[in-house]
Amino acid sequence: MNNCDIAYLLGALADGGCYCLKYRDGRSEYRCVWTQASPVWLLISVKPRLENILENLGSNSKVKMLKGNTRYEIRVSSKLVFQLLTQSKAKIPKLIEKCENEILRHWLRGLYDAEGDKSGKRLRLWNKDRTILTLAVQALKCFGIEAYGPYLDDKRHGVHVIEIPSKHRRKFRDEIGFEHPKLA
DNA sequence: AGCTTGCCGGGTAAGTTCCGGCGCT
DNA sequence: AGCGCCGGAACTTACCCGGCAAGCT
Ligand SMILES: [Mn+2]
Repeated sequence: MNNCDIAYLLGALADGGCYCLKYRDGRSEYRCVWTQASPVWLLISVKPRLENILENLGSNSKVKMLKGNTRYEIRVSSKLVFQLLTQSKAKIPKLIEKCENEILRHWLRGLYDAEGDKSGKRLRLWNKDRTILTLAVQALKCFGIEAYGPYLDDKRHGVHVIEIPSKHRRKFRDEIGFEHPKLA
């Protein structure tokens, strides 16, 4: 099983989510979604990894690319994938605690590709969920990469941010790297 | 005087959950 | 009757973007 692909998809899932949907007559759906304004990143970084995981699971579920009103969406409907991703996500704090860097670098890259500053000038990472940012800071520390925060950046919506100081940008690029077309 | 980084407003690129369908047991 | 894949899309806001200026060297 390709843990690196799972780790990247979990990080990238910050731009989407896994949903256990309940419908009428007891019907249900286990849907995992990644979204992006440009389809390129979804096709290059998300789709192949997702297909790889489906193959490993022996699943016949379809990977669907959908053009929405405000963004593209790549989607899979599979209880197996849903369970794999949600269970794997729960294990991330343990991986950080043990500094499993070969896996963590993929999680961090996926996370940054999703939620990171892509101006090329600064390295920042936003999220409402302070705990995920705290985890990111801890994970970065495993690589010797310093990060400021998290602190409250958008007081209107309660969005927090961390920032990798300029002295550590090079190290982030070398150790973690980028796949998003705006940065890669 | 150039670089760094906390702060903050703009608005769109995200996220989330509906709908109707079909298929399997 | 009860559940799980499929295709679509409406709906709200959480991100990203980017400028400003105080602080440092
Ligand atoms: Mn994003």
